[in-house]
Amino acid sequence: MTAEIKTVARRHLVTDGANLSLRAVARDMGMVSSAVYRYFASRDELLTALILDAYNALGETVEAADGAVADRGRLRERWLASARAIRRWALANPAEYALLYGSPVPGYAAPQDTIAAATRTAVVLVGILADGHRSGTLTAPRIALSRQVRADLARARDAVAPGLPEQLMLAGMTGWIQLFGTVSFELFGQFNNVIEARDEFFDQQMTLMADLIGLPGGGTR
Amino acid sequence: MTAEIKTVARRHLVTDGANLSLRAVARDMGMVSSAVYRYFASRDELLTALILDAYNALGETVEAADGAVADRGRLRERWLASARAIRRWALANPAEYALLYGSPVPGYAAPQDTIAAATRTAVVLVGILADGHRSGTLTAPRIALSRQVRADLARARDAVAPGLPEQLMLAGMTGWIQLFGTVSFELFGQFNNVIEARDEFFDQQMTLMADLIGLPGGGTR
DNA sequence: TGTACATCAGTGAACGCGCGTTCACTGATGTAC
DNA sequence: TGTACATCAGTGAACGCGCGTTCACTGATGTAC
Repeated sequence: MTAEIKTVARRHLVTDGANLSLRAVARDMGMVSSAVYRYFASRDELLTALILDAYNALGETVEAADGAVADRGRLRERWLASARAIRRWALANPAEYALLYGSPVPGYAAPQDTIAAATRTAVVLVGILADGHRSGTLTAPRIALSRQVRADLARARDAVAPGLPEQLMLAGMTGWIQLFGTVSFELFGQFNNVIEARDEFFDQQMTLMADLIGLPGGGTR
Repeated sequence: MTAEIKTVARRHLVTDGANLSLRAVARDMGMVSSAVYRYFASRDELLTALILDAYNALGETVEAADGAVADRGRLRERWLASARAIRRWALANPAEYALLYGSPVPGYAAPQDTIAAATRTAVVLVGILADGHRSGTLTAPRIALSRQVRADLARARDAVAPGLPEQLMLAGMTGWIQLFGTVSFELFGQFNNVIEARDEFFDQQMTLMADLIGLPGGGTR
């Protein structure tokens, strides 16, 4: 069924990247290539399904990692657990990570459905900040914001965590960028011959961001 | 000659991404596909040449941007000018940027030559920190480092800016990651429907990093 | 000034391959009476 | 219990295309004598 096709396709992503071949997938399943069309209307539709699954798999992973921290007040712990979960997932599924966060696939336009799934991960991270703001343990850092940036942040904020100060939203985005920036650099080879202690380096970066955001619980502060 | 082939190939990168077709390039030049082999031994060699050129073009751009700041003591200005130059180049050459900093090309292994060219950009950034350290205007931030991370940083540092404290090296890498993380997010579509004021947002992020590094000259501090 | 030769950029045909997609079909399975 | 029919997953051939790479070649240009 469609699940098995996707499993095989995922395996092919590893070697072929985004130029995934429908025929190769069919071949691997011992099917004739036209048989795949009973389950997916086109190659693009298969690719979309894979992207959607990947966003959801990552989202679930992060939700689980954050949710596993019993004491919801331990914000820093939650942030670090989420960050580590993202990195772990990315290292375990590099091809799917590249599909989501790497170069855009030439000629492929993501349909609307994928966008909702894409936000799942960010929602978890913002949720941590929102909890901190609500309970008063997290105060917004002093950052001067331009009018336009403030408007962007407010719009993004309203969809996810109404009431959160724009400065916290900005700090959260900074952490979000640093998180995926570090993972992408590691996966896409920018750390080769430079950083060997990658687990420690990642934790180091995330701690620095936790400090910048002001998440309570850091010994360094 | 080979320069014209590369120019046409660069144009093709925009639409085809990394699955650049040698035949298509030849066609566009009004040549027969086999003629290209007089100039490049294989498709991979052409790709390598493009990557090398791109690293060098970016490197030159950044060197020029940093060098254009007459007062070498204005570290923050130099950092921001370099960062903006990188982003401007990336926006002007998105396909080449993706080739350098996006998902690895399936089946392509970068030869040794590209590695040297790749560091050019980082060298400029570290150079700014090194100048600040030498003149005493930049002091290392207080950051606790694990033994392994410190070793990685020391090794990277020794090749570029001997004597620079590991903490400054780390802060520099954090800024480096944030810089490319922000550009990649913008180019790879992660800001779609979220950040509209991209110039301002980028400057905002870079200012935040300049603060984190401790570059003198920030009004916010 | 004129001939003989070497160089070498570019040609054209071919090899062997892979691709996405369409379409009429087979043949097993399940359902209705 | 047995026949008739519908469903539908998967087949196989075909269309028209593109690809990287090899190889013997043409024919213009430049050089040597």
